[in-house]
Amino acid sequence: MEYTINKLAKLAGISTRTLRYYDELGLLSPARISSNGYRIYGQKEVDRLQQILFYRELGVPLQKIKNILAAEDFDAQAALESHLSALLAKRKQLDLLIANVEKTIKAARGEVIMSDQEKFKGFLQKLVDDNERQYGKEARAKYGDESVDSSNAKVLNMSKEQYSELEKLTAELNETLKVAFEQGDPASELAQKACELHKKWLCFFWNEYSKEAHIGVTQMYVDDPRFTAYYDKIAVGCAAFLRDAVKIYCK
Amino acid sequence: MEYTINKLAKLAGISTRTLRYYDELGLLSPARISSNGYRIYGQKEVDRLQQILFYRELGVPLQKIKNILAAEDFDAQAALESHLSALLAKRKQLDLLIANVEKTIKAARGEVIMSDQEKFKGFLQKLVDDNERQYGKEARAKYGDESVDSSNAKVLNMSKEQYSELEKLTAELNETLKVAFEQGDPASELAQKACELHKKWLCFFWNEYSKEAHIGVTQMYVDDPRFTAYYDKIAVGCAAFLRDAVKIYCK
DNA sequence: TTAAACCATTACGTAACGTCAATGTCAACT
DNA sequence: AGTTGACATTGACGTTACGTAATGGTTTAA
Repeated sequence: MEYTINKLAKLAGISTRTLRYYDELGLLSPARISSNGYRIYGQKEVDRLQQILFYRELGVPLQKIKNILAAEDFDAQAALESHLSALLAKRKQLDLLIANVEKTIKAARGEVIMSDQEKFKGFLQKLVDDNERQYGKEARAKYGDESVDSSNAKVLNMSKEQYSELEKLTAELNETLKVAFEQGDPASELAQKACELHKKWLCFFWNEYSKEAHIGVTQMYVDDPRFTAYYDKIAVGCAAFLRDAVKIYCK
Repeated sequence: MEYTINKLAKLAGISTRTLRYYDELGLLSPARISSNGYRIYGQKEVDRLQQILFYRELGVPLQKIKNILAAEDFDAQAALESHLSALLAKRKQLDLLIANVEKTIKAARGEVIMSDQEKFKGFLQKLVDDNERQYGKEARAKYGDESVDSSNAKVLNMSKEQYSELEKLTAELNETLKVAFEQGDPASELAQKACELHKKWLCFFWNEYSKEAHIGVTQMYVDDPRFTAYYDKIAVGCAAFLRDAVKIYCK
Protein backbone atom coordinates (compact mmCIF):
# COMPACT_ATOMS: atom_id res chain seq x y z
CA MET A 1 0.00 0.00 0.00
CA GLU A 2 1.28 3.47 -0.86
CA TYR A 3 0.45 6.61 1.05
CA THR A 4 0.67 10.30 0.36
CA ILE A 5 1.72 12.47 3.26
CA ASN A 6 -1.84 13.28 4.25
CA LYS A 7 -3.00 9.68 4.10
CA LEU A 8 -0.16 8.48 6.27
CA ALA A 9 -0.64 11.32 8.73
CA LYS A 10 -4.28 10.45 9.16
CA LEU A 11 -3.51 6.77 9.44
CA ALA A 12 -1.02 7.37 12.21
CA GLY A 13 -2.90 10.21 13.86
CA ILE A 14 -0.13 12.77 13.47
CA SER A 15 0.26 15.96 11.44
CA THR A 16 1.80 16.36 8.03
CA ARG A 17 4.17 18.87 9.56
CA THR A 18 5.45 16.10 11.78
CA LEU A 19 6.12 13.85 8.81
CA ARG A 20 7.95 16.62 6.98
CA TYR A 21 9.95 17.32 10.09
CA TYR A 22 10.88 13.65 10.38
CA ASP A 23 11.95 13.73 6.76
CA GLU A 24 14.04 16.82 7.42
CA LEU A 25 15.72 15.04 10.33
CA GLY A 26 16.34 11.98 8.20
CA LEU A 27 14.33 10.01 10.69
CA LEU A 28 11.70 8.91 8.23
CA SER A 29 12.24 9.58 4.55
CA PRO A 30 9.57 8.72 2.00
CA ALA A 31 10.07 5.65 -0.16
CA ARG A 32 10.23 7.90 -3.19
CA ILE A 33 9.32 11.31 -4.53
CA SER A 34 6.73 11.24 -7.27
CA SER A 35 7.18 13.21 -10.50
CA ASN A 36 5.19 16.11 -9.09
CA GLY A 37 7.43 16.33 -6.06
CA TYR A 38 5.03 14.65 -3.61
CA ARG A 39 6.30 12.39 -0.84
CA ILE A 40 5.18 8.78 -1.28
CA TYR A 41 5.45 6.38 1.64
CA GLY A 42 5.40 2.58 1.37
CA GLN A 43 5.03 -0.41 3.62
CA LYS A 44 8.53 -0.19 5.05
CA GLU A 45 7.92 3.41 6.07
CA VAL A 46 4.64 2.56 7.76
CA ASP A 47 6.36 -0.01 9.93
CA ARG A 48 9.25 2.30 10.66
CA LEU A 49 6.85 5.03 11.69
CA GLN A 50 5.18 2.64 14.09
CA GLN A 51 8.58 1.92 15.63
CA ILE A 52 9.29 5.62 15.90
CA LEU A 53 5.99 6.30 17.63
CA PHE A 54 6.60 3.52 20.12
CA TYR A 55 9.84 5.17 21.10
CA ARG A 56 8.31 8.63 21.09
CA GLU A 57 5.55 7.44 23.40
CA LEU A 58 8.23 6.48 25.87
CA GLY A 59 9.76 9.94 25.72
CA VAL A 60 12.85 9.06 23.72
CA PRO A 61 14.19 12.13 21.84
CA LEU A 62 13.93 11.93 18.06
CA GLN A 63 17.68 12.10 17.56
CA LYS A 64 18.13 9.13 19.82
CA ILE A 65 15.41 7.22 18.01
CA LYS A 66 17.27 7.88 14.80
CA ASN A 67 20.47 6.50 16.27
CA ILE A 68 18.76 3.46 17.70
CA LEU A 69 17.09 2.58 14.43
CA ALA A 70 20.29 3.23 12.53
CA ALA A 71 22.41 0.97 14.72
CA GLU A 72 23.44 -2.00 12.67
CA ASP A 73 22.81 -4.38 15.54
CA PHE A 74 19.29 -3.08 16.03
CA ASP A 75 17.02 -5.98 16.91
CA ALA A 76 13.41 -5.12 16.18
CA GLN A 77 12.12 -8.10 18.05
CA ALA A 78 14.11 -7.27 21.19
CA ALA A 79 13.09 -3.63 20.89
CA LEU A 80 9.45 -4.60 20.93
CA GLU A 81 9.96 -6.72 24.02
CA SER A 82 11.61 -3.78 25.75
CA HIS A 83 8.78 -1.49 24.66
CA LEU A 84 6.40 -3.91 26.26
CA SER A 85 8.16 -3.92 29.61
CA ALA A 86 8.58 -0.15 29.49
CA LEU A 87 4.89 0.29 28.86
CA LEU A 88 4.02 -2.08 31.67
CA ALA A 89 6.25 -0.01 33.94
CA LYS A 90 4.49 3.10 32.76
CA ARG A 91 1.18 1.57 33.62
CA LYS A 92 2.43 0.74 37.07
CA GLN A 93 3.45 4.33 37.56
CA LEU A 94 0.10 5.46 36.27
CA ASP A 95 -1.58 3.22 38.83
CA LEU A 96 0.48 4.93 41.50
CA LEU A 97 -0.69 8.31 40.31
CA ILE A 98 -4.29 7.13 40.24
CA ALA A 99 -3.92 5.91 43.80
CA ASN A 100 -2.49 9.31 44.63
CA VAL A 101 -5.52 11.12 43.23
CA GLU A 102 -7.86 8.76 45.03
CA LYS A 103 -6.08 9.39 48.27
CA THR A 104 -6.04 13.13 47.64
CA ILE A 105 -9.79 13.05 47.21
CA LYS A 106 -10.14 11.25 50.50
CA ALA A 107 -7.75 13.67 52.14
CA ALA A 108 -9.78 16.60 50.88
CA ARG A 109 -12.81 15.06 52.50
CA GLY A 110 -10.85 14.76 55.70
CA GLU A 111 -11.02 10.99 55.70
CA VAL A 112 -7.28 10.48 55.70
CA ILE A 113 -4.14 12.49 56.22
CA MET A 114 -1.51 12.77 53.52
CA SER A 115 2.13 13.64 53.98
CA ASP A 116 3.71 16.13 51.61
CA GLN A 117 5.86 13.32 50.28
CA GLU A 118 2.87 11.24 49.36
CA LYS A 119 1.36 14.11 47.45
CA PHE A 120 3.96 13.76 44.73
CA LYS A 121 3.93 10.01 44.39
CA GLY A 122 3.41 8.73 40.89
CA PHE A 123 4.66 11.72 38.94
CA LEU A 124 7.53 10.66 36.77
CA GLN A 125 10.73 11.58 38.49
CA LYS A 126 13.45 12.10 35.97
CA LEU A 127 16.40 11.20 38.14
CA VAL A 128 15.03 7.95 39.45
CA ASP A 129 13.78 7.03 36.05
CA ASP A 130 17.09 7.67 34.34
CA ASN A 131 19.10 5.80 36.91
CA GLU A 132 16.83 2.83 36.80
CA ARG A 133 16.92 2.66 33.06
CA GLN A 134 20.60 3.26 32.66
CA TYR A 135 21.90 0.75 35.14
CA GLY A 136 18.95 -1.55 35.55
CA LYS A 137 19.59 -5.05 36.78
CA GLU A 138 23.38 -4.88 36.58
CA ALA A 139 23.64 -2.11 39.10
CA ARG A 140 21.28 -3.87 41.40
CA ALA A 141 23.42 -7.01 41.33
CA LYS A 142 26.58 -5.04 41.99
CA TYR A 143 25.49 -2.79 44.77
CA GLY A 144 23.67 -4.73 47.40
CA ASP A 145 23.65 -1.73 49.71
CA GLU A 146 21.84 0.48 47.33
CA SER A 147 19.05 -1.99 46.82
CA VAL A 148 18.52 -2.10 50.57
CA ASP A 149 18.57 1.68 50.67
CA SER A 150 16.14 2.06 47.86
CA SER A 151 13.78 -0.46 49.38
CA ASN A 152 13.85 1.49 52.62
CA ALA A 153 13.31 4.64 50.71
CA LYS A 154 10.36 3.01 49.02
CA VAL A 155 8.78 2.13 52.36
CA LEU A 156 9.16 5.71 53.48
CA ASN A 157 8.05 6.87 50.07
CA MET A 158 11.18 8.87 49.41
CA SER A 159 13.61 9.25 46.59
CA LYS A 160 17.07 7.78 47.06
CA GLU A 161 18.44 11.25 47.33
CA GLN A 162 16.00 12.24 50.03
CA TYR A 163 16.63 9.02 51.86
CA SER A 164 20.38 9.48 51.94
CA GLU A 165 19.83 13.01 53.19
CA LEU A 166 17.69 11.61 55.96
CA GLU A 167 20.36 9.09 56.84
CA LYS A 168 22.95 11.83 57.03
CA LEU A 169 20.70 13.90 59.25
CA THR A 170 19.96 10.94 61.49
CA ALA A 171 23.65 10.27 62.00
CA GLU A 172 24.29 13.89 62.79
CA LEU A 173 21.41 14.07 65.21
CA ASN A 174 22.55 10.96 67.06
CA GLU A 175 26.12 12.18 67.29
CA THR A 176 25.14 15.62 68.52
CA LEU A 177 22.70 14.20 70.99
CA LYS A 178 25.32 11.80 72.33
CA VAL A 179 27.91 14.49 72.95
CA ALA A 180 25.32 16.85 74.44
CA PHE A 181 24.09 14.09 76.73
CA GLU A 182 27.61 13.42 77.95
CA GLN A 183 27.94 17.08 78.84
CA GLY A 184 24.75 16.67 80.84
CA ASP A 185 23.03 20.05 80.34
CA PRO A 186 19.73 20.08 78.39
CA ALA A 187 20.00 23.85 78.09
CA SER A 188 23.48 23.77 76.60
CA GLU A 189 24.11 25.09 73.15
CA LEU A 190 24.86 21.64 71.84
CA ALA A 191 21.68 20.17 73.32
CA GLN A 192 19.69 22.95 71.71
CA LYS A 193 21.38 22.24 68.43
CA ALA A 194 20.32 18.62 68.82
CA CYS A 195 16.76 19.85 69.27
CA GLU A 196 16.98 21.78 66.08
CA LEU A 197 18.29 18.75 64.25
CA HIS A 198 15.49 16.72 65.74
CA LYS A 199 13.01 19.26 64.48
CA LYS A 200 14.51 19.01 61.01
CA TRP A 201 14.37 15.24 61.30
CA LEU A 202 10.71 15.36 62.26
CA CYS A 203 9.96 17.58 59.34
CA PHE A 204 10.91 14.70 57.07
CA PHE A 205 7.72 13.08 58.25
CA TRP A 206 5.49 15.93 59.25
CA ASN A 207 3.73 18.50 57.18
CA GLU A 208 3.19 20.95 59.92
CA TYR A 209 5.50 21.49 62.77
CA SER A 210 4.35 22.79 66.10
CA LYS A 211 6.13 23.20 69.37
CA GLU A 212 3.40 21.32 71.22
CA ALA A 213 3.71 18.35 68.90
CA HIS A 214 7.48 18.42 69.21
CA ILE A 215 7.27 18.29 73.00
CA GLY A 216 4.59 15.65 72.75
CA VAL A 217 6.59 13.35 70.58
CA THR A 218 9.68 13.52 72.76
CA GLN A 219 7.51 12.76 75.77
CA MET A 220 6.33 9.74 73.85
CA TYR A 221 9.94 8.68 73.37
CA VAL A 222 10.10 8.39 77.13
CA ASP A 223 6.73 6.70 77.55
CA ASP A 224 6.88 4.24 74.68
CA PRO A 225 9.44 1.49 75.36
CA ARG A 226 10.17 1.01 71.66
CA PHE A 227 11.35 4.56 71.25
CA THR A 228 13.04 4.64 74.62
CA ALA A 229 15.04 1.59 73.57
CA TYR A 230 16.12 3.32 70.38
CA TYR A 231 17.32 6.48 72.06
CA ASP A 232 18.78 4.75 75.05
CA LYS A 233 20.94 2.78 72.66
CA ILE A 234 22.81 6.02 72.12
CA ALA A 235 23.14 6.36 75.88
CA VAL A 236 20.95 5.28 78.78
CA GLY A 237 18.67 8.14 79.74
CA CYS A 238 19.02 9.82 76.39
CA ALA A 239 15.29 9.81 75.61
CA ALA A 240 14.51 11.75 78.78
CA PHE A 241 17.41 14.08 78.09
CA LEU A 242 16.06 14.88 74.66
CA ARG A 243 12.60 15.50 76.09
CA ASP A 244 14.01 17.95 78.63
CA ALA A 245 16.09 19.72 76.02
CA VAL A 246 13.13 20.05 73.68
CA LYS A 247 11.02 21.49 76.48
CA ILE A 248 13.58 24.24 76.82
CA TYR A 249 13.99 24.57 73.06
CA CYS A 250 10.27 25.11 72.57
CA LYS A 251 9.81 27.48 75.46
CA MET B 1 6.12 23.16 56.90
CA GLU B 2 8.18 25.66 54.95
CA TYR B 3 10.33 24.84 51.98
CA THR B 4 13.13 26.58 50.13
CA ILE B 5 13.12 26.23 46.39
CA ASN B 6 15.47 23.29 46.43
CA LYS B 7 13.59 21.42 49.11
CA LEU B 8 10.31 21.78 47.30
CA ALA B 9 11.86 20.80 43.99
CA LYS B 10 13.24 17.62 45.49
CA LEU B 11 9.99 16.89 47.23
CA ALA B 12 8.04 17.18 44.01
CA GLY B 13 10.68 15.68 41.76
CA ILE B 14 11.03 18.71 39.52
CA SER B 15 13.82 21.22 38.88
CA THR B 16 14.35 24.55 40.59
CA ARG B 17 14.26 26.11 37.13
CA THR B 18 10.73 24.83 36.77
CA LEU B 19 9.70 26.44 40.04
CA ARG B 20 11.26 29.75 39.06
CA TYR B 21 9.53 29.53 35.72
CA TYR B 22 6.19 28.89 37.41
CA ASP B 23 6.85 31.91 39.59
CA GLU B 24 7.62 33.99 36.53
CA LEU B 25 4.36 32.89 34.93
CA GLY B 26 2.49 33.71 38.11
CA LEU B 27 1.39 30.10 38.21
CA LEU B 28 2.98 29.35 41.55
CA SER B 29 4.37 32.20 43.60
CA PRO B 30 6.17 31.55 46.86
CA ALA B 31 4.35 32.26 50.10
CA ARG B 32 6.90 34.94 50.86
CA ILE B 33 10.37 36.15 50.08
CA SER B 34 12.78 35.93 52.99
CA SER B 35 15.02 38.81 53.94
CA ASN B 36 17.86 37.41 51.88
CA GLY B 37 15.68 37.26 48.80
CA TYR B 38 15.07 33.51 48.89
CA ARG B 39 11.75 32.03 47.81
CA ILE B 40 9.90 30.40 50.69
CA TYR B 41 7.02 28.04 49.98
CA GLY B 42 4.38 26.99 52.49
CA GLN B 43 1.66 24.40 52.81
CA LYS B 44 -0.72 26.13 50.44
CA GLU B 45 1.92 26.21 47.74
CA VAL B 46 2.67 22.51 48.17
CA ASP B 47 -0.96 21.67 47.56
CA ARG B 48 -1.22 24.03 44.63
CA LEU B 49 1.86 22.49 43.07
CA GLN B 50 0.29 19.08 43.36
CA GLN B 51 -2.77 20.37 41.54
CA ILE B 52 -0.56 21.89 38.85
CA LEU B 53 1.30 18.64 38.33
CA PHE B 54 -1.93 16.71 38.01
CA TYR B 55 -2.95 18.96 35.18
CA ARG B 56 0.50 18.93 33.64
CA GLU B 57 0.49 15.13 33.64
CA LEU B 58 -2.65 15.29 31.54
CA GLY B 59 -0.96 17.57 29.02
CA VAL B 60 -2.77 20.77 29.92
CA PRO B 61 -0.69 23.84 28.94
CA LEU B 62 0.58 25.89 31.87
CA GLN B 63 -1.35 28.99 30.84
CA LYS B 64 -4.55 27.01 30.86
CA ILE B 65 -3.73 25.54 34.24
CA LYS B 66 -3.29 29.05 35.52
CA ASN B 67 -6.69 30.05 34.20
CA ILE B 68 -8.37 27.00 35.61
CA LEU B 69 -6.92 27.51 39.07
CA ALA B 70 -7.70 31.23 38.92
CA ALA B 71 -11.36 30.75 38.05
CA GLU B 72 -13.33 31.95 41.01
CA ASP B 73 -15.70 29.05 40.84
CA PHE B 74 -12.89 26.51 40.64
CA ASP B 75 -13.99 23.38 42.44
CA ALA B 76 -10.95 21.45 43.68
CA GLN B 77 -13.00 18.43 44.58
CA ALA B 78 -14.63 18.22 41.16
CA ALA B 79 -11.26 18.78 39.49
CA LEU B 80 -9.82 15.81 41.35
CA GLU B 81 -12.69 13.63 40.22
CA SER B 82 -12.08 14.70 36.66
CA HIS B 83 -8.35 13.99 37.05
CA LEU B 84 -9.27 10.54 38.16
CA SER B 85 -11.45 9.78 35.18
CA ALA B 86 -8.89 11.30 32.82
CA LEU B 87 -6.18 9.12 34.30
CA LEU B 88 -8.37 6.06 34.01
CA ALA B 89 -8.91 6.97 30.38
CA LYS B 90 -5.19 7.28 29.95
CA ARG B 91 -4.70 3.86 31.41
CA LYS B 92 -7.25 2.46 29.00
CA GLN B 93 -5.35 3.99 26.13
CA LEU B 94 -2.12 2.61 27.51
CA ASP B 95 -3.69 -0.82 27.62
CA LEU B 96 -4.58 -0.41 23.97
CA LEU B 97 -1.00 0.47 23.16
CA ILE B 98 0.27 -2.49 25.15
CA ALA B 99 -2.09 -4.76 23.22
CA ASN B 100 -0.73 -3.17 20.08
CA VAL B 101 2.86 -4.02 21.00
CA GLU B 102 1.88 -7.54 21.92
CA LYS B 103 0.17 -8.03 18.61
CA THR B 104 3.10 -6.46 16.78
CA ILE B 105 5.41 -8.97 18.41
CA LYS B 106 3.17 -11.78 17.23
CA ALA B 107 2.96 -10.26 13.79
CA ALA B 108 6.74 -10.08 13.60
CA ARG B 109 6.85 -13.78 14.38
CA GLY B 110 4.37 -14.35 11.58
CA GLU B 111 1.72 -15.64 13.92
CA VAL B 112 -0.85 -13.03 12.98
CA ILE B 113 -1.41 -10.41 10.35
CA MET B 114 -1.85 -6.76 11.23
CA SER B 115 -3.53 -4.09 9.19
CA ASP B 116 -1.84 -0.75 8.81
CA GLN B 117 -4.67 0.79 10.78
CA GLU B 118 -4.15 -1.53 13.69
CA LYS B 119 -0.50 -0.61 13.83
CA PHE B 120 -1.35 2.85 15.11
CA LYS B 121 -4.00 1.90 17.62
CA GLY B 122 -3.39 3.29 21.07
CA PHE B 123 -1.26 6.25 20.05
CA LEU B 124 -4.02 8.78 19.65
CA GLN B 125 -5.39 10.46 22.71
CA LYS B 126 -8.82 9.18 21.96
CA LEU B 127 -11.94 9.73 23.97
CA VAL B 128 -12.75 7.03 26.44
CA ASP B 129 -16.23 6.06 25.50
CA ASP B 130 -16.49 3.55 22.68
CA ASN B 131 -19.31 5.36 20.95
CA GLU B 132 -17.78 8.73 21.38
CA ARG B 133 -14.48 7.51 20.09
CA GLN B 134 -15.79 7.13 16.60
CA TYR B 135 -17.42 10.52 16.43
CA GLY B 136 -14.68 12.19 18.37
CA LYS B 137 -12.20 10.98 15.81
CA GLU B 138 -14.30 12.41 13.03
CA ALA B 139 -14.63 15.72 14.75
CA ARG B 140 -10.90 15.77 15.29
CA ALA B 141 -10.20 15.19 11.65
CA LYS B 142 -12.65 17.87 10.63
CA TYR B 143 -12.25 20.59 13.19
CA GLY B 144 -8.81 20.01 14.58
CA ASP B 145 -7.51 18.28 17.65
CA GLU B 146 -7.29 21.34 19.79
CA SER B 147 -10.88 22.36 19.83
CA VAL B 148 -11.98 18.83 20.64
CA ASP B 149 -9.39 18.28 23.33
CA SER B 150 -9.92 21.58 25.02
CA SER B 151 -13.64 21.16 24.93
CA ASN B 152 -13.23 17.90 26.75
CA ALA B 153 -11.02 19.48 29.34
CA LYS B 154 -13.55 22.22 29.80
CA VAL B 155 -16.42 19.83 30.25
CA LEU B 156 -14.45 17.83 32.75
CA ASN B 157 -13.67 20.82 34.87
CA MET B 158 -17.02 22.44 34.97
CA SER B 159 -18.37 23.43 38.32
CA LYS B 160 -21.87 22.54 39.38
CA GLU B 161 -22.83 26.16 39.03
CA GLN B 162 -21.55 26.35 35.49
CA TYR B 163 -23.21 23.10 34.66
CA SER B 164 -26.63 24.21 35.80
CA GLU B 165 -26.21 27.41 33.81
CA LEU B 166 -25.38 25.31 30.80
CA GLU B 167 -28.50 23.24 31.34
CA LYS B 168 -30.60 26.35 31.51
CA LEU B 169 -29.07 27.66 28.33
CA THR B 170 -29.62 24.33 26.61
CA ALA B 171 -33.30 24.37 27.51
CA GLU B 172 -33.68 27.93 26.26
CA LEU B 173 -31.88 27.14 23.03
CA ASN B 174 -34.03 24.09 22.36
CA GLU B 175 -37.23 25.97 23.04
CA THR B 176 -36.27 28.93 20.87
CA LEU B 177 -35.13 26.66 18.10
CA LYS B 178 -38.36 24.70 18.24
CA VAL B 179 -40.58 27.74 17.89
CA ALA B 180 -38.38 29.25 15.18
CA PHE B 181 -38.47 25.99 13.26
CA GLU B 182 -42.26 25.90 13.41
CA GLN B 183 -42.35 29.37 11.90
CA GLY B 184 -40.16 27.98 9.13
CA ASP B 185 -37.92 30.92 8.28
CA PRO B 186 -34.17 30.55 9.01
CA ALA B 187 -33.76 34.29 8.54
CA SER B 188 -36.45 35.20 11.06
CA GLU B 189 -35.61 37.14 14.15
CA LEU B 190 -36.33 34.18 16.38
CA ALA B 191 -34.16 31.85 14.30
CA GLN B 192 -31.32 34.35 14.53
CA LYS B 193 -31.81 34.52 18.28
CA ALA B 194 -31.50 30.75 18.36
CA CYS B 195 -28.20 31.11 16.53
CA GLU B 196 -26.97 33.53 19.12
CA LEU B 197 -27.98 31.16 21.90
CA HIS B 198 -26.24 28.38 20.05
CA LYS B 199 -23.11 30.50 19.84
CA LYS B 200 -23.30 31.12 23.56
CA TRP B 201 -23.81 27.44 24.08
CA LEU B 202 -20.76 26.60 21.97
CA CYS B 203 -18.65 29.05 23.92
CA PHE B 204 -19.14 26.83 26.92
CA PHE B 205 -16.92 24.33 25.14
CA TRP B 206 -14.73 26.36 22.86
CA ASN B 207 -11.91 28.65 23.75
CA GLU B 208 -12.06 30.56 20.54
CA TYR B 209 -15.17 31.17 18.53
CA SER B 210 -15.09 31.67 14.80
CA LYS B 211 -17.85 31.93 12.27
CA GLU B 212 -16.28 29.24 10.15
CA ALA B 213 -16.23 26.81 13.05
CA HIS B 214 -19.81 27.68 13.91
CA ILE B 215 -20.97 26.93 10.40
CA GLY B 216 -18.80 23.82 10.37
CA VAL B 217 -20.25 22.40 13.51
CA THR B 218 -23.84 22.91 12.44
CA GLN B 219 -23.02 21.23 9.15
CA MET B 220 -21.70 18.35 11.22
CA TYR B 221 -25.03 18.20 13.02
CA VAL B 222 -26.53 17.40 9.64
CA ASP B 223 -23.82 14.95 8.56
CA ASP B 224 -23.39 13.10 11.79
CA PRO B 225 -26.37 10.83 12.55
CA ARG B 226 -25.80 11.08 16.27
CA PHE B 227 -26.20 14.83 16.30
CA THR B 228 -28.93 14.80 13.69
CA ALA B 229 -30.90 12.45 15.92
CA TYR B 230 -30.46 14.84 18.84
CA TYR B 231 -31.70 17.91 17.01
CA ASP B 232 -34.35 16.09 15.06
CA LYS B 233 -35.79 14.99 18.38
CA ILE B 234 -36.83 18.62 18.80
CA ALA B 235 -38.42 18.46 15.38
CA VAL B 236 -37.60 16.51 12.23
CA GLY B 237 -35.42 18.64 9.99
CA CYS B 238 -34.31 20.82 12.84
CA ALA B 239 -30.61 20.13 12.36
CA ALA B 240 -30.74 21.33 8.78
CA PHE B 241 -32.80 24.33 9.84
CA LEU B 242 -30.24 25.34 12.41
CA ARG B 243 -27.46 24.97 9.87
CA ASP B 244 -29.28 27.22 7.42
CA ALA B 245 -30.02 29.77 10.09
CA VAL B 246 -26.40 29.82 11.23
CA LYS B 247 -25.23 30.28 7.66
CA ILE B 248 -27.31 33.44 7.55
CA TYR B 249 -26.27 34.44 11.06
CA CYS B 250 -22.58 34.23 10.22
CA LYS B 251 -22.82 35.91 6.87
C1' DT C 1 38.36 31.19 56.75
C1' DT C 2 37.70 28.97 52.98
C1' DA C 3 35.28 25.81 50.34
C1' DA C 4 30.95 23.83 49.31
C1' DA C 5 26.31 24.33 48.82
C1' DC C 6 22.33 27.32 47.87
C1' DC C 7 20.13 31.34 46.49
C1' DA C 8 19.28 35.13 42.95
C1' DT C 9 18.76 37.28 38.15
C1' DT C 10 19.71 37.67 33.27
C1' DA C 11 19.96 35.72 29.06
C1' DC C 12 20.69 32.70 25.40
C1' DG C 13 19.70 27.72 23.72
C1' DT C 14 16.61 23.62 22.53
C1' DA C 15 13.21 20.13 20.91
C1' DA C 16 9.35 19.23 18.43
C1' DC C 17 6.62 20.82 16.27
C1' DG C 18 2.52 24.90 14.94
C1' DT C 19 1.50 28.28 11.86
C1' DC C 20 1.62 31.37 8.17
C1' DA C 21 2.99 32.69 3.39
C1' DA C 22 3.76 32.04 -1.31
C1' DT C 23 3.32 28.86 -4.86
C1' DG C 24 2.48 24.45 -7.65
C1' DT C 25 -0.61 20.29 -8.88
C1' DC C 26 -4.68 17.62 -9.65
C1' DA C 27 -9.43 15.98 -9.95
C1' DA C 28 -13.95 17.64 -10.45
C1' DC C 29 -17.59 20.70 -11.76
C1' DT C 30 -19.89 24.31 -14.41
C1' DA D 1 -11.84 25.93 -20.73
C1' DG D 2 -11.89 27.92 -16.67
C1' DT D 3 -12.58 27.86 -11.93
C1' DT D 4 -12.80 25.84 -7.51
C1' DG D 5 -11.09 23.41 -3.66
C1' DA D 6 -8.39 19.98 -1.72
C1' DC D 7 -3.81 18.74 -1.34
C1' DA D 8 1.17 19.23 -2.20
C1' DT D 9 5.80 21.90 -1.93
C1' DT D 10 9.46 24.83 0.51
C1' DG D 11 10.89 28.52 3.47
C1' DA D 12 10.80 30.92 7.73
C1' DC D 13 9.39 32.67 11.92
C1' DG D 14 6.72 31.53 16.48
C1' DT D 15 5.79 28.77 20.71
C1' DT D 16 6.03 26.03 24.91
C1' DA D 17 8.47 24.55 28.82
C1' DC D 18 11.92 24.38 30.27
C1' DG D 19 17.88 23.42 30.13
C1' DT D 20 22.06 25.57 30.69
C1' DA D 21 25.49 28.82 31.49
C1' DA D 22 27.32 33.16 33.46
C1' DT D 23 27.77 36.12 37.27
C1' DG D 24 27.34 37.21 41.89
C1' DG D 25 25.50 37.33 46.77
C1' DT D 26 24.49 34.17 51.25
C1' DT D 27 24.59 30.39 54.39
C1' DT D 28 26.53 26.32 56.25
C1' DA D 29 30.21 22.70 57.25
C1' DA D 30 35.02 21.57 57.90
